[in-house]
Amino acid sequence: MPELPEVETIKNELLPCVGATVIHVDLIDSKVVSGINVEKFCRMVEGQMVKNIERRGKYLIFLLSNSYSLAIHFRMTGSLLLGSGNIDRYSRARFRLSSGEYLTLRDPRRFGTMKLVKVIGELTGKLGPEPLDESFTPEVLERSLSRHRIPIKAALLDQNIIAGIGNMYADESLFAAHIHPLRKADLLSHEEVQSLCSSIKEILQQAISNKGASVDTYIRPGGQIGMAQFKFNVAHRYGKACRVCGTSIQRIMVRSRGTYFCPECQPSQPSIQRSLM
DNA sequence: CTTGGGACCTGGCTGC
DNA sequence: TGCAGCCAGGTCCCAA
Repeated sequence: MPELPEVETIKNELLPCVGATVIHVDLIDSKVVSGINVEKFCRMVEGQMVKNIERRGKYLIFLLSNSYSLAIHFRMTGSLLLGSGNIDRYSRARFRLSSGEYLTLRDPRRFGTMKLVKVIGELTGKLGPEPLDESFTPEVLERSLSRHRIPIKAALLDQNIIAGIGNMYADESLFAAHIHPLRKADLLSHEEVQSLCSSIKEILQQAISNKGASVDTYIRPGGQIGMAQFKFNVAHRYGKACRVCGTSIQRIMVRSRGTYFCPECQPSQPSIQRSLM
């Protein structure tokens, strides 16, 4: 599923499209466009130049020359391919560019959406901080978590608390910080929040260097897969041996989301030593 | 206000 | 082999 590292990779690999003009839009499945009339959407995108491509949280954002922003959210199975424009039964929209190439949005489960907004803040205004920004510090995270009496796993998935983290990287970050997913967000120690903050940054950064994780249908714009899934310690490793201690990785449901963790490395209660520190 | 749960969607898996 | 039924997951929406 495209989370922050996957969307960041898509953005990086689409940067060559900056400067191209959208010649034509084929809306193969009009349901992918939300919040605006389909004809109006096409009319307002066609003829516009792509001035820049950005990412905010899990949104991929095309800044157009008419000052509107085209934002794509991939949800679980969306992907964006840059190439000759071949379509299949899962293709939802296709953009013909002045470079001669096509950008094709593919999304088997049809959860993904495209929106056209004048002010990007309309979509991203409520999102929490970008975890890779320097301004995302343990203090910022601690202040935010202290207001939520929910499992830390649920807090990491809340885009209003931190932007861009999804199910896979929430589990990986908690493993790296030795924190059990059901610990209450507001009861983590100062040291644990510090560890979690740096774990999140490391996990996301490493996943970006590996071009994202190709579980399910995620594929890069050029058709290659990402490699981050091979570095996973817990996500999608139910029953396998923990790479650190050998214990079987467990899977529980947290807020009806499958959650993987190591019961040995991530104890449900903080150790006495740690709480006395 | 906060928290929790269902709906959305469909390919792929399970089990009869 | 065939098929019904369920699950996955991000976000929105509604209820408590």
